Amino acid sequence: MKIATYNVNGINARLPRLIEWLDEQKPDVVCLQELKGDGDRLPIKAIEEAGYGGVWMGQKGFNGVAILTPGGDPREYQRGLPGDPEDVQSRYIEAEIGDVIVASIYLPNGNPQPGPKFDYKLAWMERLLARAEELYALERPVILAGDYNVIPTDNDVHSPAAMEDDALTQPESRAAFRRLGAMGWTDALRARFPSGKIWTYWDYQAGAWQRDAGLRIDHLMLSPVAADRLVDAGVDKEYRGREKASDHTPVWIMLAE
DNA sequence: ATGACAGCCTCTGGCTGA
Repeated sequence: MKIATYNVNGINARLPRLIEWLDEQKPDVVCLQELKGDGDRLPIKAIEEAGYGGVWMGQKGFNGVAILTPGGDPREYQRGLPGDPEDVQSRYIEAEIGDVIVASIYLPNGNPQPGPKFDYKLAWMERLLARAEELYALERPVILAGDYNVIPTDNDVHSPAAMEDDALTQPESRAAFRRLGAMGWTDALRARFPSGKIWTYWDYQAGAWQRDAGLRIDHLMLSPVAADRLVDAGVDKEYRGREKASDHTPVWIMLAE
């Protein structure tokens, strides 16, 4: 079972690239982030024609997450991140696919820091940790996949100095992310590649892709039962170099059936 | 110190992103 996460940075702008990737890689579960659209603006029909369908939580202009499967049979398990009824941003959805629970996460960026956006990020991470506790307690295969907007360590960024003041590297952001690990969640890409430099994002600006100046911010966190089934993980890096690419690449895991 | 890219709405500039 191949489960992937892909921040598309605008699903309409990315539609040819997304459908091409679905055709070529044939993932069994796809977590999407940054749809940047809602309602009639979501290309649900085009995705169905490509053989996929699922659960959607869009938002006009920004944010937006979805979980897709071939045949479109995921069951919505949770819509929105619990813990703050005032939060109207579309950043979190869960679905059940067979015995597996998958979450598609678009964690707030938090820049500039300090400031209200950074406060929102940290509060959102507390809510995510609370939800992760609940899911962990189920003792089921659970995958928390998405754009975490956290660079876990200095080994996950091309230039730590360049990102020193960024919300993605702040000690508070990293500490909250580490608490997932302390709880017992496995960072799948790091489990597969314990020490290498692996990027999942390259800025559009300043020739970041050409210089291979990237970040690792898209993560798949596995519950213990899911981690037991992990057989491989990787980054579909080549898609970053194609025409009209997202600034993120797809990241995937392979689980034993 | 600033802007660089890119996508989207308010739409030919402003906002957000990371």
